[in-house]
Amino acid sequence: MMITANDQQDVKKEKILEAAHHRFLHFGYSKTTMNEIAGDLSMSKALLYYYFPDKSQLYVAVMRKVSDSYLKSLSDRINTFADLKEAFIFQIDTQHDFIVTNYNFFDFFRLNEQNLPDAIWEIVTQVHESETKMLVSAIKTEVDRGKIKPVSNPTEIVELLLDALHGVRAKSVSHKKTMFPNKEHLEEIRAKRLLLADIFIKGLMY
Amino acid sequence: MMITANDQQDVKKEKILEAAHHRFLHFGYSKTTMNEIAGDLSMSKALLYYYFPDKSQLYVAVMRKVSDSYLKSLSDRINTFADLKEAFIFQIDTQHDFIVTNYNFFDFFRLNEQNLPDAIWEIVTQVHESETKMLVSAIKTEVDRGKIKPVSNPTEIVELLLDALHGVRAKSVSHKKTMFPNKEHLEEIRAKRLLLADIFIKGLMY
DNA sequence: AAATTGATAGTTTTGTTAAAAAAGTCAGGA
DNA sequence: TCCTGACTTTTTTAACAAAACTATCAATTT
Repeated sequence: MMITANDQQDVKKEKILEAAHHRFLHFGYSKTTMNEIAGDLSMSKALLYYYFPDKSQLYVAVMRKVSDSYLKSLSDRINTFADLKEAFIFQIDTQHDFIVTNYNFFDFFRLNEQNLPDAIWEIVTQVHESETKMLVSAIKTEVDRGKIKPVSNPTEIVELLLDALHGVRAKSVSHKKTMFPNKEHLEEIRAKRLLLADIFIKGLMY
Repeated sequence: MMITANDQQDVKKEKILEAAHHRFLHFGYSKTTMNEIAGDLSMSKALLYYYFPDKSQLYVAVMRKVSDSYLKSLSDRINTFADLKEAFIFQIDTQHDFIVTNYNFFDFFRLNEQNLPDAIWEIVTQVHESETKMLVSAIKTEVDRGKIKPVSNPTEIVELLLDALHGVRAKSVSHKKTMFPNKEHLEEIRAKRLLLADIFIKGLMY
C-alpha cells in the first residue's frame, strides 16, 4: 500500500496533537507555549504553524479529538440500556470521568468563559446534544416498555436533569478555597447525583 | 416616653444602613465609596467610622438586615403548607425574588467568592439552614400524612433538591455575554424549577 | 461626655512605561 | 513540499508613580 504525502501529513499532525494534548492536559492552555510543544517534538515552532494556523486552532483540534472519544463512548452504548436508571448512571459516570480526566485541559474553557471561539461552542453543543440524544432515547424506550409515564417533551426533561445534576456540589466546597475537587468530593458528588437520578425516576411519592 | 442617647444612635445607624443599602444595591460593593454614602446623608465620612468599624462590617450589617427579612418570610410560612408541592413552590419563588431583588447587592459576594469574611458565611449558613429547615419540616409533615414514602434522611433530600434547583439555567444563557438575566430568562428558570420540583415529588415512573 | 469634622496617614487600585516572553511571519534552504 | 532561523508584532510581566480610597485622630461643636 502506497504512502502518500497526505498520509505523512496526517501522521505528523497526529504527533503534534499528541504533544499538544500532553502539554495542555498537564499545564493548561495559557501555561504552555508553542515553543514547548515544538521542543517536545524536536521541531521548530515555525513548523507547528505550517500544520496549524494558530494556537487556538491547535487547541480546538485537540479538543475535537478528546471529545470525539467521549462522543464515541456515548454512541457505543446508546440503546443498550436495560432500564432508564442504567442510562442515567452511565451518563453520570461517563461525564464525570471525562471531566475529571481532562480537568486541566479545560482551563482554557473556564478561563475564557465568555467569548469562546465558535469552534469550541460547536463541540460543546455537539457533546450536549449527544448526551441529550442518548438519554432521550432511553426515556422513549422506557415509555414504550410501559415502565414510566408518557412524556410530552422528553428533551425538556433530559435537559432539566442534566442541569440539575450539574448543580450538585460537595457540601463543603462552597466555603473552602480549593476549587480543585479532591477524591472524597468527587465520590460525594457522584453519590449525590446517583441519588438525584433515582429520585428523578421514582419521585418521593408512593 | 423618654428618648435616650442609645435610641438616637440606633436611629442614625438605621439611616446609615439605609443609605449604604441603597448604594450597594445600585452600584455594588466595590463601586460605592464611604465618601458617597456619607455624602448621601450629608455627613462626614469620619462619622460613618464612628458608627461602624469599617466598610466590610457596614456591608455585613446591611446584609444582616436584608437576610433577616428573608428569614422572616420563611419562618412566617413554615408549617403552613397544604402539601409538599406548595412548600417547594414557595421556596422557589421566594428565593428567586430574594436573589433577583438584591442582584447587584450580592456582587461583593460573587466577587470575593473564596475567602469571604466569617460574618458573611454565618449569614449564608443561617439562610441555608432556614430554607432546609422549612423544607425538611414540610417533608416530615407529608410523610406523617402518608402522602410520600418515609425518608431516612430528609435533610439530605432537601439539600439535594436545593443543589439541583440551583443548577437550573436558562437555555441560551451559557453562550451569551449578558450574565445579568433578563425577564424572559428569569421566567424560564422559574418555570423549569417548578417542573423539576414536580418531578422530584412524583418521579417519572407510574 | 457624645457627636461630629477636617486634615492626614496608610493602603489599595489604577495608569504608565519599559523589558521580557510569547505569538505569529517570512525568505530561503533541503 | 517540508522545514528552519531570524525577524516582527502582540501579549504578559514588573516596576513604579499617581490617584483613589479606607481608616485614624486631634480638635471642635453640641
